[in-house]
Amino acid sequence: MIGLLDCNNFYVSCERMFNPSLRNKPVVVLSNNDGCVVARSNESKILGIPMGVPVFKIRELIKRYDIKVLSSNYELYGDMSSRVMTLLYKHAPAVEVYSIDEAFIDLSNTHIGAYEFAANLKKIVEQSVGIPVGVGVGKTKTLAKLANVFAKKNASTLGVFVLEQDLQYYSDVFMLPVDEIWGVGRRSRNFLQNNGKHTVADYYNASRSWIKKYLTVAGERTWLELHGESCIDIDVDIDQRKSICTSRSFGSVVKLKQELEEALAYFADSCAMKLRRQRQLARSMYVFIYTNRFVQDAYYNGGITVKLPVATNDSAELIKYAREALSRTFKEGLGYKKAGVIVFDLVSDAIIQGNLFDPISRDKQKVLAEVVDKINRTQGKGTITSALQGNLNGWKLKRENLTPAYSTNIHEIITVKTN
DNA sequence: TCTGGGGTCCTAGGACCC
DNA sequence: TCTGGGGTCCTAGGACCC
Repeated sequence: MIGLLDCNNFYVSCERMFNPSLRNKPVVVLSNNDGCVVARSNESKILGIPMGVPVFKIRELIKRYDIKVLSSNYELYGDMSSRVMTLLYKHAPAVEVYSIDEAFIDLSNTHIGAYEFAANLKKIVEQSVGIPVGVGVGKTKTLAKLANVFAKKNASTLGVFVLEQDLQYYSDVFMLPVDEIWGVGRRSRNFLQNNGKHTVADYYNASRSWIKKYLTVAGERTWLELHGESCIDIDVDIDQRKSICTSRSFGSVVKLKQELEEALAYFADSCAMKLRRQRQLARSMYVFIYTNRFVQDAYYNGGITVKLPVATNDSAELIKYAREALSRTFKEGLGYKKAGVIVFDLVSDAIIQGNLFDPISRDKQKVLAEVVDKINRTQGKGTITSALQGNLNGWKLKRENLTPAYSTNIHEIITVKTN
């Protein structure tokens, strides 16, 4: 059996831990630049606020119901996440961290029953970290996800639900909307609904060949998983990413090439640091700059792929290639709204495939990077950066309602007043 | 006026090979 | 004028996930 544990309304729950006045009130957390709603408390969900809605579209609701609006505080959420995951690693046999707020757990080697194990895990996390969680269990990942959805929607489950038998024996789960199935997104949902298939039961009861014909192999895998045949393995080795991306939308439009250069230097440096942390090297890089995609007629989306002559995770080197790529894709006179750097074709840093004409002293480069990383780790992020990153003022993020880094910065630790 | 960021996997089509 | 069959590899773009 496989379990899926996820944190309820994760970002909101993190904020509530350190600010109890947010409890029992409608709360939303916004994306970078305070753009869209990315997390909602149950009270906000009941008010009908959809996931992902731009905040300017719900100004009225916010005012009318006094909804608390917060900027996202990834330092806090990241720390809370690692506390939850650390507990899972300690108490569960095999864990795949699937996202910041959820993890799959392999329950095949536990000596107690699946329900008991799941309920116990939930209790441990809630008592030790304080974030409310739910657990779904099934024979496959897709069934575990579905069990989790059901647990969340039905208070009588108390947040834990196990799909022990074949799916068809659970009439309530069978009646869930088809897009609650993991892997059925907007497009598949529309297609299925247009063909009269609205529920989990309809997907389950469709023929395998029909699903494969119209929803291809991915849809077929989902079908098999719903029927209890596992097709998607637990992957405990998530540190081996296949690509790394750093990108941002800009708080305001950027026109100057130099400002883009500074931003891209920051993104490239950030990718390099992430690579070093994972002990990987990149062999390719993609640099992109976009104008505002909501302005349909003049939308420019420029991107350049660069093959790196030698696999690297060096900041200066990646910055250099990012600048060169920018020169090739930059168009004068446009207002840019977003840019980013993606590194891919990643390999372990244990082996470097050398290049006969490589002019760089890789050993010295590595020592320098280690020192810089150490200083930034101990003295704070951004203590040492490349001068090419400039002062980072032109494209700064908008974060007007940011809460403190309660749990990771000693200067922002919570204060308690007593009388 | 204001619209996130970071991932994975699959497919179609083109270039190229024999 | 007529113009095969089978394969690999790469890339761009789409769908999906949280």
